[in-house]
Amino acid sequence: MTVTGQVMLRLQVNFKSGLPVYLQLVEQIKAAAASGTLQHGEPLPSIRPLAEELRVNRNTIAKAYAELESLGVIETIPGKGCFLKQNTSPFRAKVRAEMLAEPIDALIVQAHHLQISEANLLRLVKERLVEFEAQRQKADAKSKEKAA
Amino acid sequence: MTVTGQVMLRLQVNFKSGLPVYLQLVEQIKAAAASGTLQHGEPLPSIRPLAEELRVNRNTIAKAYAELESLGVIETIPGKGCFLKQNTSPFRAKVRAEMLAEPIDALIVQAHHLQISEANLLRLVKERLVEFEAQRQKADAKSKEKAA
DNA sequence: ATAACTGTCATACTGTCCTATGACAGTCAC
DNA sequence: GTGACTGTCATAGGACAGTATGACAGTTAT
Repeated sequence: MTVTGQVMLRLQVNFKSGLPVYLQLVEQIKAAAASGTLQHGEPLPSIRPLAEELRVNRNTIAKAYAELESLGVIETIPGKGCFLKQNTSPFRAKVRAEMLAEPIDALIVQAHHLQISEANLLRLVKERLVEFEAQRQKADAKSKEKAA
Repeated sequence: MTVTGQVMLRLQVNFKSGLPVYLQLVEQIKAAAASGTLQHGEPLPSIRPLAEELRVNRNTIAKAYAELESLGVIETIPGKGCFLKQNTSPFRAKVRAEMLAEPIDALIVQAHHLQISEANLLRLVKERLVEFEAQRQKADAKSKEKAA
């Protein structure tokens, strides 16, 4: 049984990608949280076994978890483990919206250079949104089934 | 007269930001191209004067321009200068759309962690799109006026 | 209390990224 | 051809990011 087996979490690292391993893990776990694959309160794989399974140093995992904690995504209790936090942002609604302006602009610029029209960009965003929604539905069903 | 004065291009670097200077310039020039502030065929500021104005090394500018050339955004003719290229992507439409999937997903994940609803995310994207469109209109008007 | 588990921290090594310097090569006006 | 401009390349130094090792501290079951 893999250490990631208990939760429907599939973590993998790509050493050839320029992106640092610990950031790859941060991205994957943030995505899992957003898609409902990881539900709040659920424990993350513990550092040492996960490090062994991924063939990575323990501190690389620790760094990923530390980063996630500073982002407010997980909560770590020394001696017990790391757990997914309830998703809450400490900022006011307006500030949160402003924080998205930069990444949105970056996306628009990239779409322009790929010659994707504005209409098509919007369509693609909508497509990905329904995809995420579907994943969340599936994940919620799974977690209910487990609770029963 | 500043070297960036001929075109309506305002370049600036922030040394405190973690982002390397040359990448800041890449981003700004890509954005200028996308918003029409820089029109295809227009020359970019030449390396040495721009370096002096921004108080950075010549090679930092050169690196930014080299990066832009490898991205296909500009064309550089040794001895003459660097010019904004016609915006064309070498890929087929389907591939180009697929290239946007990753950044779109990243945006959706970030929106989730900022507790921005899907509807609000879409609204924000639309808002930024009309903003870009307005800038392009303004830039086109300016370039027509100059041609006359 | 012991053992086996959890995460944490200080430290050091290593490679790479960023920037800077100086010499070089093409273009153009005179 | 000379001089002033364009971009290019090789090289080197300094800083930092990424990773690795080992010792440490809290939690839990036996």
